[in-house]
Amino acid sequence: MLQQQPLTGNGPSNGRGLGVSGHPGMHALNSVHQPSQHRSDGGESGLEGTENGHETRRDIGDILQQIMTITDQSLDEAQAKKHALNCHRMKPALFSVLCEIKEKTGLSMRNTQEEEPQDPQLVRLDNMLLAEGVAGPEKGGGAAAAVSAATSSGGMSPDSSLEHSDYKSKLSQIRSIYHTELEKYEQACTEFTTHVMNLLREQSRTRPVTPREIERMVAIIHRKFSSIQTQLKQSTCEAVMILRSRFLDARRKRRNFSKQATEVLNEYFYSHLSNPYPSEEAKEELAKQCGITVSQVSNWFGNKRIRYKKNIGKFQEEANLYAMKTALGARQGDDSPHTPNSTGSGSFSLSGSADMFLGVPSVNGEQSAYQMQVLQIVSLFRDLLII
DNA sequence: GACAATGATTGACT
DNA sequence: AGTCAATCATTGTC
Repeated sequence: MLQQQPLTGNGPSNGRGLGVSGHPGMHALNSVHQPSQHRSDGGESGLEGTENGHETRRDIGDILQQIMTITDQSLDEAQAKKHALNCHRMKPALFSVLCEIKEKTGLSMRNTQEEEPQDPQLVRLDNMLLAEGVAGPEKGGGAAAAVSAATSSGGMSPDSSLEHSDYKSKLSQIRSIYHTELEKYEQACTEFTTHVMNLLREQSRTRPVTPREIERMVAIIHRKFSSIQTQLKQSTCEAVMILRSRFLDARRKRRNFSKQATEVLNEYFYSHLSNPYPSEEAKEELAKQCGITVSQVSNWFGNKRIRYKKNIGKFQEEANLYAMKTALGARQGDDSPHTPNSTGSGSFSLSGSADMFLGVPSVNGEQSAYQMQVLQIVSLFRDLLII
């Protein structure tokens, strides 16, 4: 990509032409001084030689002065001066010397050029963007992962697909913005690099610019743009995280169970009123029937037990309804409301936790206590019939 | 908006 | 680990 010599234009090659071999700059400098030495040895004129030497130094001083002041001048003046300097007879020699000095100082810089290890933070950001489906091929793997993570903890609500599409569309927006910006940055980086390289090529005609220096400059530019890209990646990651947390929060919101699900749970509860503690298997079956998770079933039974116990009177009507329903269903050979907890129902006892329910003081007086007893008997009958 | 209903969470207990 | 009890936060109804 970067060529070794042509970048310096006619400088070093011409300079080398003045010397003998090897170190172009020093030989060029020697060649500048040589005439005075040779001539003082009894050439055409010793005085003339000395004058030549002085004249040469004046030339160099003049050139250096012009270079030093070139930035203070207007663009047109500088352009004209640049041209004049390029054509100056001493230019190749001076150019070579500067090249050599630069080469020497460049050695120390070369050593300081470290091999940049890949930034671990950048790696993390890249990995995350890839996992979230923002970077890499468009497939929405991350979205699917987020969706599955969310649904595994909550249970699928009827409008979950709606939220999925909402999440996906938001993620796709982020993805689109990310790629647009990334492309913009890359384009800007390329343009800026080209611009700087052209500038350096141009400058290399009047000052020594080594290919290595250009390489370094390009590397610096790339580093700068890379840090901008890192910022972009960081912002994108933050946006994804916010979106994701919002999505998860939204799913964590309480949703009332469907009427059908509540019906199934209530049927189990009132038909097992003597021992409303479904086994793990029963919970799983109920969860399956209701389209909720096992922990949601546990929550529901926990709440139901406590609320029922707290206010039996309030639940009386409901209890009667379900007791009648299940009893009727069992008599007709209808097995719809029963769950596979036959082991539990078969061994119901009136002691232990069940006593808690039977022994609860009635808020509605004796009538409620009597009804409770009836319900218990109905429930037991129902279970026996099912078995 | 007030209120009841209800699903979820939390800490203590067994 | 499962349950109870209190509580929170949201939803549904009026």
